[in-house]
Amino acid sequence: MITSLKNHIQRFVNPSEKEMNHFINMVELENIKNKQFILKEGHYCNYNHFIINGCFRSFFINKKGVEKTVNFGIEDWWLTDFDSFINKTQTKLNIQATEDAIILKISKFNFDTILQNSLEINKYFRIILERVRIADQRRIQYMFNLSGEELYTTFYKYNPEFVQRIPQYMLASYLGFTPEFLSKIRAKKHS
Amino acid sequence: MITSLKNHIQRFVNPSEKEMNHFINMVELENIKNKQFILKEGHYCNYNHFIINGCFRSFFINKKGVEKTVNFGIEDWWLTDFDSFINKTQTKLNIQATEDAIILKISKFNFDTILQNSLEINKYFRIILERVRIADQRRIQYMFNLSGEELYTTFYKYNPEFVQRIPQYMLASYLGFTPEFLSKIRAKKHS
DNA sequence: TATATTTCTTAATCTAGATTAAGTTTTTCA
DNA sequence: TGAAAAACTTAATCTAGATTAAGAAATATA
Repeated sequence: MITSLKNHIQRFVNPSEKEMNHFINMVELENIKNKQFILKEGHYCNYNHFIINGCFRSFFINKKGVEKTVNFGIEDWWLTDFDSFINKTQTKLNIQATEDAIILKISKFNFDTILQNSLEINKYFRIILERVRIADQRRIQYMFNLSGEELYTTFYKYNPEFVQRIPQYMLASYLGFTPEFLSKIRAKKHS
Repeated sequence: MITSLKNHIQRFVNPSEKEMNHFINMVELENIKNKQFILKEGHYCNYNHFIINGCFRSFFINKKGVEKTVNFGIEDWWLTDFDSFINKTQTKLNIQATEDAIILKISKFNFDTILQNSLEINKYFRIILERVRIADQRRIQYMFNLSGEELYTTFYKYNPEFVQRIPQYMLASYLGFTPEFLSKIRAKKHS
């Protein structure tokens, strides 16, 4: 269970056994049911979550009352609302399982504690954040540059298995358009 | 000159004098003229740049040949193309000064070297990346949720002085619409 | 200080994608 | 296993913002 986190860490950095165990002892295992929330709008995000198994989406509700999917998270991803987690502000986001899931979570207190002194764990999170930055920048560039249809086909090309894993309306929301428009795109493709 | 970087570091972390000097000795000062490029499409991004003074924009050229502004950077910001810098790939971005500027730059080699062993510098970049992540997420949420007019008024509200500092067409591009449309918004406001 | 270049504006026309609404298919779970 | 809920489709109409084009202001530079 915990080995999937250990493996993930060792893919990027080389902590001593002591450092690794120190970190590992700080995380809590949790089983999450499909549709269960691990963060709700208005609350404080006190945890960073590592997904061992399953899938989550984070979304907010816009002025018109429509759910907007901001991110997905699957196996081997860290998921939190950094704005709330770091700045201790009320979150505007909801994070909800889209499948039964198993996660490890670390509290803000433990997160701060380990990062106070551990070189390798600092490296680990820095490296992850560099990769997240690359992904965010790429996404912003796609959003600017591609039509709805191109966004869908590009996403499909790079994540074919994932498209099967979530309802279409969530994907539409993530890509920034309506489910009706996604239907239209797909109808065009298959004809 | 270099003290603005020292101050920035000390705002977030507390390196020993030795650690600080080690890092400081790795950066190079450079004067940049308005419109000068510090990164050009097709090249490898070998540096991370800290802006002491001045303003930069990063942009790419889309399929239609239109410049799309991805980011701005001003005083006390680190600016690079992480995708190219980390993964050693050819960049698709251009980074260009929009004013005469003074920067400090650190090579990928030196960046890797200092981060190999320095706890505090790892913390520093991790913390910066957490903040960048927060900004990126906020931007993505704005792009999803706000109309063109709202994007402009929101940007103006939080960055009134900055709006004066750059040509309107760059801001329009950054916000994801055409300069003509920005003109229209402004005409509406002032009437 | 005149001319070239860059930036900004206005207005007419066009289009990708939203909205609305109704029906269909699939999944869930009692 | 059958009813209710969730997810998806289709089609008509509408709109925010793009495109095109031309002129006006502002800024840079010789």
